Amino acid sequence: MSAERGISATMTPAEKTPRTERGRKTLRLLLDAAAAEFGEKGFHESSVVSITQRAGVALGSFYTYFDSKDSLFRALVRDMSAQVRQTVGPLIAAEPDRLEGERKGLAKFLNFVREHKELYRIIDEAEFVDPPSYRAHYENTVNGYLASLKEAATKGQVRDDVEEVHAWAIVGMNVFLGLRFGVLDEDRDAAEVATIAADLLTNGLKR
Amino acid sequence: MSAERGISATMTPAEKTPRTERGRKTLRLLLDAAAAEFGEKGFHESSVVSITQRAGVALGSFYTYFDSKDSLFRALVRDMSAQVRQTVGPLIAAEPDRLEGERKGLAKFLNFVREHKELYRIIDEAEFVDPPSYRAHYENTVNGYLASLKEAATKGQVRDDVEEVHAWAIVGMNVFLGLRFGVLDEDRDAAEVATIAADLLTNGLKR
DNA sequence: CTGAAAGTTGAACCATGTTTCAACTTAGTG
DNA sequence: CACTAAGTTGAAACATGGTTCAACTTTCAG
Repeated sequence: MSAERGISATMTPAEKTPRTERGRKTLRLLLDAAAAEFGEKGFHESSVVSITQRAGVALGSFYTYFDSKDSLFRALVRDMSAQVRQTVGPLIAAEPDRLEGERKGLAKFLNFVREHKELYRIIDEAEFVDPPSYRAHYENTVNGYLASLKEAATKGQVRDDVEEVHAWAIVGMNVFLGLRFGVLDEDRDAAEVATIAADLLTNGLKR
Repeated sequence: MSAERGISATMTPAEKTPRTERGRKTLRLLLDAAAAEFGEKGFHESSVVSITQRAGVALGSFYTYFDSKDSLFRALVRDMSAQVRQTVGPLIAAEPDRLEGERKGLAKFLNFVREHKELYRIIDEAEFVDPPSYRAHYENTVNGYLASLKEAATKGQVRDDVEEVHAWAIVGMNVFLGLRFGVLDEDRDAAEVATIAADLLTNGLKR
């Protein structure tokens, strides 16, 4: 799934940056292998041995690029967190009407999750392996949401008392729809799910 | 926090049931210690040694009651899953108006989470330690929600096209509000958060 | 070409923590 | 009182897997 562009902007090098082309290639192999491995088996079931085998490099090479198994995981979490926001955020921003943007954003998110189940699981597991990153991920996501909702409120597109509680509620809604209709099963059309959810969000539950 | 009544109804004995009073007491000590330990440190950071120390019993006694560390965790997850539903479910059911019930249920849930942060984390971690239980937990929760929403629909209290997507959306909303305003921080009044969320759910986002 | 820097290798080291087990103690029944 | 079943104990066996390191190979600038 080539989860990372290898040496992305978000990757603060607690890792030792490679100096040659060969080095960059090996690092990329390790990151891809790790993303696949963590996605399939989770952090604790994954082993450095197995990651290096999957990457086709020797065990020792791992420590040329990472200080530890933990530090690799942290790097992946930060990278993926950014990826999710960069995939969905611009799409919502591009849409003139915020509520229509919500629908499109959710549809996109569902499809993204389906193609990147491993990212989803990795971020979830950060709650236990790297709590600060986990918290940061959702705080960043919610803050982005809140800003765009407030912006929409000034245009009269949504109620103008929008605040943090609303933003967390909406993000939670989307995350769980992603879990159910993206990760656990794909038995429903993504666009349809997004339409139903966006309608609920727009008009509420009352008759 | 005495997370479990020790030998609750939901506890399918893959564990060996104690035959004497002394045995039941030891089992209860182990379960309480484990709930605290898992809640604080998570599954992998917790050790059987440390759990038995906290419980004040010898290492070997653990295996008198459980087949493995995993089996203990599974027992706890099942027990706690039931607890959450039994705490919030009846409250919602007792309220004549479903949407008002939603508000009260959420307020209760937030307070419950604040007093049982460890249960929250344990269920979350089940995604990785015991996926079937994790899935079962949310499916049970959502199904309960869906049934009560459909019931309310027949009474004209909510829109009558309610379906699974709505139920997952609402559960996700509640779980995230619990995460933010119950586990991560307690900087807002629970009742206020519940009121805002219930209003969003009732009337939607549109102006 | 050539030598130093970068990268590779995998066996060995090491830390951690689960599980087993045989000797021992306590509880409860006839 | 026995006597047996239930429960307790913790040292030792065992398994796993992260991390180190010294010898080796490749790259690349001068």
